[in-house]
Amino acid sequence: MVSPKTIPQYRRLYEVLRKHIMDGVYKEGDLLPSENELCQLYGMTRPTVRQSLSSLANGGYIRKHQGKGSIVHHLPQDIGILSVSGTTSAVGDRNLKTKIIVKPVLKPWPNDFMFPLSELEKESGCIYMERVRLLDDDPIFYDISYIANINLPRITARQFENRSLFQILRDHYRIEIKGGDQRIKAIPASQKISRFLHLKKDQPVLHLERKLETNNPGLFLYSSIFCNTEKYSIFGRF
Amino acid sequence: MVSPKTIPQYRRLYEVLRKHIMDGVYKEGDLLPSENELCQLYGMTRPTVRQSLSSLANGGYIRKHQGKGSIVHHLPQDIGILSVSGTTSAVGDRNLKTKIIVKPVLKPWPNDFMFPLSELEKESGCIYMERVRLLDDDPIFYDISYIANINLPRITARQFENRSLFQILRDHYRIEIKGGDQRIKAIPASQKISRFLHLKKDQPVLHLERKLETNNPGLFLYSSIFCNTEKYSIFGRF
DNA sequence: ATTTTTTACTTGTAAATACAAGTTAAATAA
DNA sequence: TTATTTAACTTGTATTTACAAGTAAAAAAT
Repeated sequence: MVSPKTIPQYRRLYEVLRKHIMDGVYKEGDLLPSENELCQLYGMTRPTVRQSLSSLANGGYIRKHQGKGSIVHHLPQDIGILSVSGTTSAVGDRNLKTKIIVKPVLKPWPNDFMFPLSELEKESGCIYMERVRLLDDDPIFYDISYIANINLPRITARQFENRSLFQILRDHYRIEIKGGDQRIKAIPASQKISRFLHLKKDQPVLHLERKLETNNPGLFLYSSIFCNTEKYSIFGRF
Repeated sequence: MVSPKTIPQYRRLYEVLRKHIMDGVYKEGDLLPSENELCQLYGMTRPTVRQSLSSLANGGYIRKHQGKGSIVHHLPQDIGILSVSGTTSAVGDRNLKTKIIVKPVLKPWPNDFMFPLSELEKESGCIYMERVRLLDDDPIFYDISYIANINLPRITARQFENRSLFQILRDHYRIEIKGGDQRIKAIPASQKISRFLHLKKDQPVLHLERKLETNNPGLFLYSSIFCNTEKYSIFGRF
């Protein structure tokens, strides 16, 4: 395991406030403490506090209004980095389950992979897995993940049921997701996908192809996600 | 027209660099001038320069690497519809044409509108229009726009062909898009949509419901966009 | 020649300070 | 009472300074 890096102050405050928002300490529409108050409360200077608030605003947790303050915005329900919002009911973590369809296995990369790969990635082979994610026991996502087998000892032996892949990478390998790109399409459901997502064949599904960056340069996480959007929508901010 | 507001320095540099990247002055993989060099070139201090670069990184134009520099990233060439960050849209305007299907008209809001509306919005009625947007002469988007009729004199009389609605709002009313929320679904094409997008009925289309915020608090722009993703993907960053 | 160390870059984090500009409510004047 | 002005907040922009940490290439040692 890797040596623990010191976490920057602005990151710490970001995590604290984010958790408070997610836990309902600050509710939607609430005014966050002013920047100066946060400075006092957490013993930082305004630029540092502002960096935290910028990140929060960027992630859609708050809105900033000059002269007014920072207002808590709707709560994006995270599924990894993907956000989902139901039409009416708010979704909690407890309703989200993960079922493994293909256990993590080491194999060569597919030909014509959806993203270009580096030489190192190609040589290393990829760890492959397929999962279904259920929301309130409805299968919503079919998730095919690929990650280069670089410095990930024993990963295929780990327990993935009901745990986020992100969480495992973070806890055991200190790998954090920093951001990524995605392509989005609407496609007809294949036989396989329709079966797993309880849809009729050729019914529209959302298809996301994503390349996620990690704090380990050169190490990316790829996924191809099929999404049943009949009851839920994918939610985004920009 | 409204008095010209002074544009912040960091915004100016952001626009300059963004334009250079889009115009190919800096190509994919190129290293941008270092922060200190940019300070000298544009006569600003490093925090100001860093604010510009943060915005660029956030919009997916560059990647920053500690110790190395800022590297120009893959251009969100496809359709910058998910990354409206910045004052202008991220699409190369040359290939993008707009055809009006329903000219801007003032009418009451639909019942069961896709987003909740404020009282002021409801009273004001909405300006409604339908447009098809073509990329290389292929119809890709069917765009239904709604905007509350608040302080927008003569807007229904304006020329919308081949001009962005954003551009008109910006030039004539000094309204800028600051960000927004969206919901994404995959749905079967209706008769109407399939006709306009040259698709068969019930073929999958991407459906985006968006609420865009402006610099005028209380004024939002809503749109319902149907998107043919057979040839093009929607591209996004997070 | 090869490896190691140093050096000179790069971006990242953080403080202290100042003023501009938007918002709100209290104080004041009509 | 009502309207206006003022004052006290809020966030936005910008400068200056300092050091930490990552990268890459030159310099030195083997």
